[in-house]
Amino acid sequence: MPELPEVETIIRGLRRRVLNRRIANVEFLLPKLVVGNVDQTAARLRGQRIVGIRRHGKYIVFELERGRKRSCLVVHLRMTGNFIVDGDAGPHTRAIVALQGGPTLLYHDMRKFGRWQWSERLPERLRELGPEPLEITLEDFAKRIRSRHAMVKAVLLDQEFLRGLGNIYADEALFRARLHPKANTAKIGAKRAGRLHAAIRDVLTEAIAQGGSTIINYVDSEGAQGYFQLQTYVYGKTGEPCKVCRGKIRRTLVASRSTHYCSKCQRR
DNA sequence: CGAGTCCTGTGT
DNA sequence: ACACAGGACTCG
Repeated sequence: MPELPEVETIIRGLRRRVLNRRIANVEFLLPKLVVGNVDQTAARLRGQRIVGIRRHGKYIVFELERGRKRSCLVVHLRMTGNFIVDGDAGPHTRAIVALQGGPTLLYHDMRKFGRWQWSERLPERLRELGPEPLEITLEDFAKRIRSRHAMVKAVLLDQEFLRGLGNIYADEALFRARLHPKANTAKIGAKRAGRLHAAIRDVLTEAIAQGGSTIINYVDSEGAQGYFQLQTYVYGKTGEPCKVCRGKIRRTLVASRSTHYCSKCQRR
């Protein structure tokens, strides 16, 4: 269930372990993992050197090179995807990547929602996504948010608005900004936009820092245990007292996603 | 917009 | 038995 900070932590681990390695062989244990033809994808990947590993929102982009030819492998972990270096294959192992002279990279995915796509250039779908939440300027953010007419929580989850925010960090950012999740984005002025922009940056930065310092290393065998999670103020705290005002944390639905907020701190 | 879909596991 | 899960796509 990785969002931006978890994916960032994963790619940093992958860089340490598999960057500059050559793919000796790829075995797909779940054909539907692959977008497009499985055998062709496996053939395309064979012999590629991994020359870069980047994050694009919640997507992992492996930059590949074989001879002069560049291409990429785009992986989305969705809910339960995970990489494990030198771990043991199990019932949830969906792909096995053998690296020349290096470790074996396993891909686990209990719910089978993850997707792998090989292509020569960055897929169109990825280029349609919004800016990185940690790169967007306040000015641009304020302008973009006011151009939308929807509940702010729904907008934060929209990857074409910003790429990488998910349900947890959207809720946590709104809490920190003291914005009600159902507030209308069209009515968000400079002051509230400033608070939200800062809150998003802060919560993601803290989570990435925590991911980097956490004992769990996703990319090693213990990674299968699960993802780290930043200490939350509202997410999953339904019925508990708010840590700031002691008010009750409520749960509601926005865009058919479970949404948590403090009714006292977060005014409409 | 919302609802349904893809999947399996966990918690009540 | 049933609701719910941190994601995203498709359809009406």
